[in-house]
Amino acid sequence: MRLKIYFFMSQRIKIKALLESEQTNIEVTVKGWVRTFRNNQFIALNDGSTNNNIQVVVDFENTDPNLLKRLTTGAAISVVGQLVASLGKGQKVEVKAKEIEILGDSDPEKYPLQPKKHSLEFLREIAHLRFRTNTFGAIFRVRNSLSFAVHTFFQERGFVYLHTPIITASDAEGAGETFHVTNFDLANPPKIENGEIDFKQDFFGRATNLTVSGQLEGELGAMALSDIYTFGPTFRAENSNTTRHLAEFWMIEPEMAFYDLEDNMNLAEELLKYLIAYVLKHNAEDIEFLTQRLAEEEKQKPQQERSDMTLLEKLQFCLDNDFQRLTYTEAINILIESAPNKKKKFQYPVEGWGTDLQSEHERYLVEKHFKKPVILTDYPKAIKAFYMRQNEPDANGHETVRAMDILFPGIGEMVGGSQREERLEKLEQRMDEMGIPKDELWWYLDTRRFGACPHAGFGLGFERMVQFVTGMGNIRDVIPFPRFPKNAEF
RNA sequence: UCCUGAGUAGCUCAGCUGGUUAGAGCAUCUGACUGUUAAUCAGAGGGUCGCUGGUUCGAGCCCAGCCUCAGGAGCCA
Repeated sequence: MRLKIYFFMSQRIKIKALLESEQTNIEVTVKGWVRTFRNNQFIALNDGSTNNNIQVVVDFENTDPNLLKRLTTGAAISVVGQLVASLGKGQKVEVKAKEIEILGDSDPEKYPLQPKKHSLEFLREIAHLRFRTNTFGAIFRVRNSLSFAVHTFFQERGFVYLHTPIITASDAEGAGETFHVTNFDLANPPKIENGEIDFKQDFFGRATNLTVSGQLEGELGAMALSDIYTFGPTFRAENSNTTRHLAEFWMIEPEMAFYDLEDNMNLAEELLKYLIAYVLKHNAEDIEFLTQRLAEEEKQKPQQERSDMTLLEKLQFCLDNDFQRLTYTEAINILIESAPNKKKKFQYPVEGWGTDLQSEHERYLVEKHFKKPVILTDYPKAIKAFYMRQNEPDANGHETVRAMDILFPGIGEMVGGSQREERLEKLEQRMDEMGIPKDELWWYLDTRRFGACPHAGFGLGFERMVQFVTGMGNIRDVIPFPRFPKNAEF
């Protein structure tokens, strides 16, 4: 049996497995990167399999001094030694080194990561190396778990993972500025007589761009496969400089035939809770570490700004409580009557029905009034996208659509979705009103011509979910190589 | 894009009202010590003060423009 393991797997044992080992006094091979080398004797070795290091004990009196000198922070090494119960207090087991091989040196004068605390801003500048820190190791293991959990959630429910295109020709959705995709020599693109660029000569024979959403194509899939989801990168060329926006981000967009808004909300809430529960179960150590990290960070803040729950408590709270559901109209009434509005504390006073909610209003509802995730529904028609299903006007003549936004504390809009307008006439009328070119979206309208049915879907910003679960304040720290204005390094 | 703040050693920062040779902690290096947990002790090296221009006898400090970063806003996921 041991032989089999020897042949089929690398002889090397991951540190996570080593630390969980019940056995001691066995010979093991560990490989990893040196975090610190203390007292000429103790190597803290990490291989990314866990946040915890294995301590390798070096018999420095019988080891080549030239080798000892090369045991520097960041060096890759291979160690063969005995796994033994630790003599020291900080750890249960440790490896008494018999052989140490330097696989890759790391010049300590030049290696940017030092055995000390670094600011997140600095680590962002060395994103190629920040995986080697405890914080980013934890973040990206959690991110990995979350993305796996997205698939298990939908697969368990019979959804079909649909790959919608990255390059699209439709700029019709109005989800934001797009990045152009072209093969032209930018210094000298072919032009037509009036001086405009002649995209007929471009690679696709028309103007194209990177997708801002897979929703419209997703709807096409749902109109045959019933339940589909997309999970891929999306691109927005907005000049957004915030802690919640990226130019390249990952979005999860399920689309379900025969779902109404209620079903849609139920699915979204179930998904968010599933993801949180999955990570609490599978990444307990990383969440524990990130909880402590956030607590340390909050100590730097004035008392007033500190949250009354730890990260772990916040996640558990989300699991234990139903999200608060209310309509836009109900929310406006709460805001009009709210203390900050009456005391004129809002930068944008809430005066009446019809205007979009500012983030200070959303924050008030989520963080002060309800103190839990909130699902807002039935927004004014005028401020929402053309494809959302129109409600009958209410007693006051207010026109709304079957939209829903899920708002999370500290994050804002986590999910945006709606029941879609399946009635061709209503849809076309709305497109005309909003100046959406119907001819370009002929294929989308076809689904309303042939076997249209009620359906719904939503978009979940994956990085915002990772932000919430890891407690990280800046979205640029939860994606390996963030893309944002003035930055495309790595 | 707008508002506010910041940019000084590898990192985190101090630097007064403009004035001689720009400082500290950590990191690094050298030595001592050797069961340490951000080891400890002693010493050493390390600077285009974001860039460009201006004011001044003299600028890290004042002025202008630009660049970058952070926080907030807008756009949104």
